[in-house]
Amino acid sequence: MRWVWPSAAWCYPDLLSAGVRVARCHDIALVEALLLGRDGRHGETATLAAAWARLRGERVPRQAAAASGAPQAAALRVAQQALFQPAETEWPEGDIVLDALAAVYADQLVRMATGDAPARLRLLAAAESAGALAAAEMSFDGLPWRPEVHDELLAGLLGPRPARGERPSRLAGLAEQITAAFGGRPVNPDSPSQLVRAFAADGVSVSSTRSEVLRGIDHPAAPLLLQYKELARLHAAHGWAWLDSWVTAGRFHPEYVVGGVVSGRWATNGGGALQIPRVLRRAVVADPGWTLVVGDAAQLEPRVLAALAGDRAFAQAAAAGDLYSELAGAFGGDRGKAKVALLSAMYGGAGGEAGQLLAVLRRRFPDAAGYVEAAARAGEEGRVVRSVLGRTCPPPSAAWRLATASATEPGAARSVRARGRFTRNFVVQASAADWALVLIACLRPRLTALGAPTGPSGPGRAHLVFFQHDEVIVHCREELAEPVVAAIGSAAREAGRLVFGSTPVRFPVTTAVVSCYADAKARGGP
DNA sequence: TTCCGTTGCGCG
DNA sequence: AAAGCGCGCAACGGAA
Repeated sequence: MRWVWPSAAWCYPDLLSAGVRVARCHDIALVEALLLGRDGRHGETATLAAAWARLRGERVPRQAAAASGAPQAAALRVAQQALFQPAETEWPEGDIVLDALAAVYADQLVRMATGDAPARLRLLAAAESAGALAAAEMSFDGLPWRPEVHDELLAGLLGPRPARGERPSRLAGLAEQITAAFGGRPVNPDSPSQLVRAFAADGVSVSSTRSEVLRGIDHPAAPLLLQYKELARLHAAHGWAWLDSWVTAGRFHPEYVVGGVVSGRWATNGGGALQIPRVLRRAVVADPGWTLVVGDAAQLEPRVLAALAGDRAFAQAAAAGDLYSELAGAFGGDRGKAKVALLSAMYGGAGGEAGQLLAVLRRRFPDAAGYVEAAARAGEEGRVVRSVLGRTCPPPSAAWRLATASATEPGAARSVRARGRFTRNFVVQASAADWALVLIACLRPRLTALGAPTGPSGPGRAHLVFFQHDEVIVHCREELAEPVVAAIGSAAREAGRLVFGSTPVRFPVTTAVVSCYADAKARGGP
């Protein structure tokens, strides 16, 4: 039993406000996007209205402008309203909407059955739809956020909250010092071009004002600027204005965009939920009597590569605890070298000693190296590649084809290599996103099944409050912490089975039960 | 005035 | 230590 609807992003928030929770759904818009992508038609509108028009050979309604903030076409809004009007009112378009839903749904089932691996694509469609439910629920429930902790952190770093539009005292002081360091010439530290000119006037030539560039130059303004930039960024991106806009009643309510990244990762539409500075994790605190269970998939992408490639030696290493340590033997016992080799293989880097390490990787783990290199070659030749569950990368643009058609075209080789790096990384990143999405889909019903004193959908329930690529946070009553930890582990194992079948590769999730997000184990190995 | 490309940095 | 991939967001500054 599942709901079939035009878009969870549009239909579900109103239901949540009305106290209704949905277990499963089929999200027409998200599945349409997957199917269009599968057929090399990434740019086309994926709404119910567009799919319905295509099905009947009619003109496809224009896509709403992305910048307008409205993610759906107006036609779909009409459809959605009609679908959810109370039954006793007249809804003249209702039959049409239901006809469209039924017809497009049936068509999508047929199209899903026609690919190379229909079962995998159906799994991807189900997981994407479940992700849309989780995203709407997380936006609705919100991430526990203590504004007073946030304010104290800001005040400690920047000085007390300034009047609107004013620089905080710490930034104002640094700006004065920077001006003094340039011999009293006024310079706006927020303006890269002014800074480049100011450095030039002092005989220091800089290519840009990036932090890494500033770290390498000898000028009294450089260390001041490094401090200024770090604090100014915090103030601009996650300062008091952010707090006012995004945190209400002790909850941060971000807007997730499921499938917002070509690789299948989520994006955000506001609030920057996927870019929260680590220092602000101190403000994420469980309610009294509650706790946060923070789960982090350890070394997810190299493990995904091991499972994808079916490289026996590599998969054997990924069956144990620390993947890089297991691989270190092949690199003279140096864990760091193993990590560099893996990251270079997945990202396409070859600078420094990476080239040598890649050669070692190729010799010792030929199937793993061969997998990403085949993906890179496909991209360089203008072909598309797919994730393990069948999410497809976009084809090259017309501009790319033009620029790479002739070897004499300046930059042709550079464009070719860039697309190779993109497709090389896509197969890994997108397959990791597949796994994480299935993890979420498996975890939701497990959390519901844990129940609560007030019932499974009542205020005492364990619920997801955060999802960031390979990391989840569940907010639950303290007594549910252990069952939640077990649920995350069990969901991870099921995700591994569903996505990769029988493989020796394990996908361990490290969990931390904490009252404050900042106290969860720092990501990244030793 | 608004719009848009660039720069720079936060996260994975 | 940095690098290779994927993003969102804010500020700047020139164009329209």
